[in-house]
Amino acid sequence: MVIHVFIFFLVVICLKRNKPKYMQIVDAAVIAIAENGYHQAQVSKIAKQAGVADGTIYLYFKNKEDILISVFQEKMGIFVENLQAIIKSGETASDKLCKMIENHFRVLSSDRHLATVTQLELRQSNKEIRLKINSILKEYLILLDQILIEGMLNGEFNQTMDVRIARQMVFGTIDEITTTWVMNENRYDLLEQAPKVKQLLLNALKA
Amino acid sequence: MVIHVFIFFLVVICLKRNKPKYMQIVDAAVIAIAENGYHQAQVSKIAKQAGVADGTIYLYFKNKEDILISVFQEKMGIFVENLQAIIKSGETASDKLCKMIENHFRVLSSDRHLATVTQLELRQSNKEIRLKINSILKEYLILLDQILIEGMLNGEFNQTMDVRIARQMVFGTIDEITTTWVMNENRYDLLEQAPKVKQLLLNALKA
Amino acid sequence: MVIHVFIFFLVVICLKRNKPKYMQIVDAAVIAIAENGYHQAQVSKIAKQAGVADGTIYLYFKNKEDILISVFQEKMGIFVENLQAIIKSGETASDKLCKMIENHFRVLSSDRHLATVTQLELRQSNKEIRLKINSILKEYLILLDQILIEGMLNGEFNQTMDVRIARQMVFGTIDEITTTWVMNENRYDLLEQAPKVKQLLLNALKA
Amino acid sequence: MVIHVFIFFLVVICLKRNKPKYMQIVDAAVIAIAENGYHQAQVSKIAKQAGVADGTIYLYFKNKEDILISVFQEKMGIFVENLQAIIKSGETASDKLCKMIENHFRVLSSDRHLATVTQLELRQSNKEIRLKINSILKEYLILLDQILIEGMLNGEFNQTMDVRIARQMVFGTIDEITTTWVMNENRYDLLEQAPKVKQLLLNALKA
DNA sequence: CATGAATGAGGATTCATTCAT
DNA sequence: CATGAATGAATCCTCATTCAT
Repeated sequence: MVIHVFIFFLVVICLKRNKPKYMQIVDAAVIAIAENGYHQAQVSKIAKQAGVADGTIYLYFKNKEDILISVFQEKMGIFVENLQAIIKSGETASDKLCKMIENHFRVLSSDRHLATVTQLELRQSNKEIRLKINSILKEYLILLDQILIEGMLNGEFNQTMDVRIARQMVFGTIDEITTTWVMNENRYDLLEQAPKVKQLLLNALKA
Repeated sequence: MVIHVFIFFLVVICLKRNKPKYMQIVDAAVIAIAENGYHQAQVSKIAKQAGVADGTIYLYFKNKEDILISVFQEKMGIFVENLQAIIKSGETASDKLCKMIENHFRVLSSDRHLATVTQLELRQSNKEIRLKINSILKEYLILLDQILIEGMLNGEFNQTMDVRIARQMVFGTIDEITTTWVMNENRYDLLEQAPKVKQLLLNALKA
Repeated sequence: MVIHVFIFFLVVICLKRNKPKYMQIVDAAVIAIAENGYHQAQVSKIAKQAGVADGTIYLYFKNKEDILISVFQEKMGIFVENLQAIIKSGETASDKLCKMIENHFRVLSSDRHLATVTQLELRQSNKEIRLKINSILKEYLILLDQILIEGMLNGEFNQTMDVRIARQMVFGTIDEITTTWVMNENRYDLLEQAPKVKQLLLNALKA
Repeated sequence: MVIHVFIFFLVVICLKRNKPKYMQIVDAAVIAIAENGYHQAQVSKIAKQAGVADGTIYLYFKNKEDILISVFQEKMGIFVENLQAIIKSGETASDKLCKMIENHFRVLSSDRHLATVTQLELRQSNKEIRLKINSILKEYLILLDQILIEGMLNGEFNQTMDVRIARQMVFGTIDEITTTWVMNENRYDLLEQAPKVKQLLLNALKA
């Protein structure tokens, strides 16, 4: 049953992604939100940015909320896919964690619009949307848990630590650093922070 | 000159705090926002909760935005004052950090309305308000920096670490843990998490 | 250049006039203001009178002020167009002046709503709107000046008189008579006053 | 009966005028309205300008409308008293008319605040107030009628003219010239316009 | 007489969504 | 599929007036 629902969603997303206007609108939303701010990114602005009529939006999305969730879903996919590749690459848990941090910083460094949207603008959405965003984020956090557990099992990380707390520390740290960087309007290089972050976090986790 | 300005502000805040209706409205705002959500906490709801007329709000606050900033300012004051007392108490930097974490968790544990407002609702405000909130938060972060620097100077903490990154790790971790706790609707005890958090963070920072 | 700007405005106005809802709302505004008074003619009342939704108003007008200015602009156009036809009709300046007075009284006599709005209600608007209204009125006053100057040049009118003062006398007289008529709730026939007014004014101006 | 009512009002006004705060508030209202505009001259601003508390206003005036009407009443008194003196001075009707025009221009020239208030700001009041103002103005217009009738009876003025129309011409002309002068921010001397105005109006009226 | 803190009614405007074409 | 004109609900703030002191 659960599997059927999962496959159903996969099919839905694939169908959507194949329709050119779907991604066109998602990308337009990222730009419109980044340039105008969350509350000033009206549906009409997103439509204009996407080069379609206002009404067309509603052929691809249930409502405005659905656009925002789709933005997060589609863009989060990049993180998750990269992270899955990292996990499969068969190195140590420490290496995987380091690569994850680098990946996180690299993806957001390379797309300032996306960074502004995920770190600042999308957080202005109401509680309901944020709960849905969090459930999308969960996929990413589960992969992070896998790395942590792997490290604990093979003795790289402290075997007595609480995985949930550790995960919240790693994600909270990465997120806070990224948000501060966006708020400071990218005045310094985010990727250069990675070594210092790795050192601190590995220190915290190490056996 | 700087001192005069400082005293001026102290006087302003004291004058405000002494007017009973000022704090009455601030407290009502916390409850109204926590119960209705940021965007559904209309001025009239706050007024009704405070037991005053709508117009009375505007005798004490410039506009709705000013209420929100005052909420953060007044409530953040509790954290800052506690933290200042902790710093003066003359223990080790590690102890101070531990007490800071406990204080943070304790204050938010004891006022679930406040926790909901600071962790979820107030973040929905627009960029302008968030910038003002951040400048209030800075006071708190400066005190955290003091603890970290003290620990580095007396050899408790790693003397080669980047203070800004370390501060972002500590605050990001505490904030993420608190936010998750609020999102999970306080289903577990936040204060019980403190020992595990301390251990991880001290591990990360230690010399 | 000037001509291009002029044509541009003509095109803008023609485009507007051709949209049926534009004039529908302008006409509704005249009725709503005449019946409810300036300050009681809420946008929602104008919309209801026009048979459109409140929001529709804002597809055709920038704001409420813009409705009021457009009312004056569109209705003043009738005076100006008639007056231009009168001037072209090639009679003596005295005749033209007489016809202008008749035209002024006739137009306002035939539309009591409009008379109330221009003579009483629109004057309650703030200084900013009144300045814009005055600049629209200027067009009318320039045509009046043309008549006066023509009469002075061809010896019909006193060649030593001050044109500005003469124009203010003519317009002030017409305006005062019309306003008094409106304030007396049209209890007598405005057009019947024309011969007496002509006689007095021509007497004042004659060589 | 009518006389009793009249005496009653005289007594009321005399009582009021003797109370120092009454005129203090009236004068403050003129300044507050001239400096802030009609709609921005809140009761609290008038009170502050008069150096009294908001509530004190209501010990001397029924409501805000009453202040405005009193302003007009008290200030109009200057015109009427001057005009009564002119009429008694026993010269020809033409002379009286000339002196009236000069008086009108002189009083408003010498008090720019008052000129702004009577010519621009007070006209923004609602229809109801304007009707009351007009009934106060009537006293002034009756005196003007007396001059015109005197001139018609003694052969100075055209004996076939309509007194009401003639009065509206004289007042409309004076009023329009004064209003234009105020709108042009007193950039020229109002009193210098008097000779040209007299000439035109006497020409219009002459037998 | 005088004060001034408190009251609370009232309205322009925005923008997500629909539906006839 | 695509359009875009039309909809209408929903809210912050001002300010004349009151009344307890």
